Amino acid sequence: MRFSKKSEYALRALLELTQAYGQRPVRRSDIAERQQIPLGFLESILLQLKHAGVLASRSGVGGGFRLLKKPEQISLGSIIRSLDGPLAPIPCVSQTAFRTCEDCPYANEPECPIKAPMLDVRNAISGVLDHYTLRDFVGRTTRRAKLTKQPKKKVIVHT
Amino acid sequence: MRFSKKSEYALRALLELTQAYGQRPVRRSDIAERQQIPLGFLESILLQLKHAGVLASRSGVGGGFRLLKKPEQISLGSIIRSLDGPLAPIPCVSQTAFRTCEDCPYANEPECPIKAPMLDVRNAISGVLDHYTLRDFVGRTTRRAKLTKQPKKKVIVHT
DNA sequence: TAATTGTTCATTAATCTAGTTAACAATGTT
DNA sequence: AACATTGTTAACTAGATTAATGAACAATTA
Repeated sequence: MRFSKKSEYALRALLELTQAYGQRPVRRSDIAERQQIPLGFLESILLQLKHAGVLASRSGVGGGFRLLKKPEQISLGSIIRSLDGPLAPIPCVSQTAFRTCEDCPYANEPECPIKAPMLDVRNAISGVLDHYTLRDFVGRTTRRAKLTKQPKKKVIVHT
Repeated sequence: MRFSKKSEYALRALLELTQAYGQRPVRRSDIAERQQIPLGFLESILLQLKHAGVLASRSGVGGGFRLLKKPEQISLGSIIRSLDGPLAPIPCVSQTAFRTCEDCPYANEPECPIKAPMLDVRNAISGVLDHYTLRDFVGRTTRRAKLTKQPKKKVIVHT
């Protein structure tokens, strides 16, 4: 269930752009260097984010990329969806890309026993990622999103 | 963030084995037919589950596969981990397969801004999957796991 | 021994991931 | 206008992963 390197790089790149928000645009080469991301690969990521309406860019001297919206208006969920696709673990519980499982014997029944846990997983993931925004990336003490008021056990569950 | 076909087939196969729990072993061919899973592929999945200590098998007439533990002792999380690997979206927040991100500029700092949300995602996923067990697959009204006492909004968030 | 069933291993086609390369377009500076 | 700087697009690729297939083999029971 790993996110792709692409999404990971994207978040790291956006971290840079968030820090420079409201100031100058940031060049691909600066991002690549500071975040140790292969330049060519980073390009395709930045372009994808631009097409998704997250970034704006300008050519020439003093050009580069910048956030198109305020950091607090850009959720991590929207980023990851636009690069890695739907968050849902199986297509039949996706809200943005629903697809009936054509080979599932329960596909047309009201009751697929697997659907309930999978939907809970989807909701759990989007519950987290849709609440975190780029705003949570800046400021000295890495602020955690609102939802984090769980008891915060010391016990490590596993994986 | 899809689960693999392998995990999906595994859950469907285990659904069959859960229904037959305490009764006869179930043949691969029966599972394959009822759940529409390619026989050869199913074999490798069942074998993997056997090696993971989830299933037992017997050859010959009257043979087949059966659960080695009670359905309520087998969590969906353990199944998916043994087939798809760790649930964590990035290696540096995995409890079962931690690996420091060698290319991350924050790798050695105490504060990686991306780590917090990723850890929350991991915990959210395992929180769901470690609470659901195969027991939740049986019984007429697909019982939902305990943790499901959320308000249950009608509103659809998105993906 | 013959039939039934699981086991192991090798192979494969298709797809995805993580990149590289190279030509091109836009912008700003001189 | 010429040139340097920066982003844009498309084509390509090595390697890994996914989703299988097929064949030979081992165990169990009748």
